[in-house]
Amino acid sequence: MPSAKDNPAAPSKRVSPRRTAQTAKPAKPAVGSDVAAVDKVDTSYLQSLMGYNARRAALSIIELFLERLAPYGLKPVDFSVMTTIHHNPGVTSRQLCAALNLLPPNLVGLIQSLESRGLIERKPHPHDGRAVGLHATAKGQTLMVQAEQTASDLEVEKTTRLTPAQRKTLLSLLQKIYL
Amino acid sequence: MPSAKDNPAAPSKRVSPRRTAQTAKPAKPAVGSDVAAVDKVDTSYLQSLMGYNARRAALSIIELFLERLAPYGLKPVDFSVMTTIHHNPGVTSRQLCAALNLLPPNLVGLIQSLESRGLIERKPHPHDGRAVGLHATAKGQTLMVQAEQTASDLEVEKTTRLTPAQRKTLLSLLQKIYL
DNA sequence: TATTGTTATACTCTATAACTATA
DNA sequence: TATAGTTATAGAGTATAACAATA
Repeated sequence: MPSAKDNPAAPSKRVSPRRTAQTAKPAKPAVGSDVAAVDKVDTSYLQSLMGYNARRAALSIIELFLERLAPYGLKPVDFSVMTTIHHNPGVTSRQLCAALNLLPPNLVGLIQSLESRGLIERKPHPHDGRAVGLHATAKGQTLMVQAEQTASDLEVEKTTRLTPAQRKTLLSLLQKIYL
Repeated sequence: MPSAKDNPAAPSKRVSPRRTAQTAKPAKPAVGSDVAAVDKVDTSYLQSLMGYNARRAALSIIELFLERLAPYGLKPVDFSVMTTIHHNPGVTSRQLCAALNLLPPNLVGLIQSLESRGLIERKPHPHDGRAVGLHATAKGQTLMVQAEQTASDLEVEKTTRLTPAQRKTLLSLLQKIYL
């Protein structure tokens, strides 16, 4: 298990200490004087919406992701970019944008940061003088092997209430929405 | 179906014209000179992560949500707050924060905006002098009945590739992650 | 002392417009 | 003319600290 010390590549940027989920009130008995929602809040309609549930689930996982991946100096988008470069040596910025649904201007600083940390290298593209091929360095590859393991572990932990079959089903159904 | 004209409450804030998804290249035949990812990008690892898939699915739905709900002047969080007030008359800011995972300072401006648009009213809380009960006005109720129908329709459209049973399963599995 | 609501503010994320170098 | 990468910048979203009024 890597520590911050093992990964001097971790930048100085602090990770915001996410607030803990606010504990719900112990449900005082309602005196029934007013209307409905004095004690319990009904969110049943929102819970029928896929967008709401997908967003809440994603944020819940991302919250833990930020905490566990902080030692690697990787936030979700950094991780997505690094892992895509790791598994696709020579990939270009433009391809990353298309694959990950990012905008080119937002990728520039990110790429520069990863390069200055020694995690990736930029090499001339073999066929297109405009493009630049991105490659994970040995250091970047080592980092990502560890980071990917950490991410996978965290995900298993977050989906502990799902059976492996349900987890597979969930991934498949989500992809039917956005792919 | 309501138009912007039917809803003068819609604020002047413009809704960002979301860029259309970038079309993937028509896949030139690879000349096989370099490494892997010159043409096709492998994102199979990312697609095994729940957080990635949940986020992509959520953003995909939210993109259409922004477009369809723009005539009502409601963005996702505005909608969540309004629908919760609508279904829980008298609910307080603090309860909204707990139920929707929002931070109190970020709710202040939102509530003020909804009030100035005449969609909600703030009434003294019956039992707690510190708190303020939030209520949808007649105008707000009318707006939300329409907005909720629009949101539900859009969600059905976004989940066309899912059977009703799969849709129900997906909602249930997502809730097992964040609830 | 604890909580509700608020102000001020800072940081991050995401978006658009416009430029350059190359195809 | 179209595309890859970049620069500058604006806007939205999300976070913390600290305060007043009330419990």
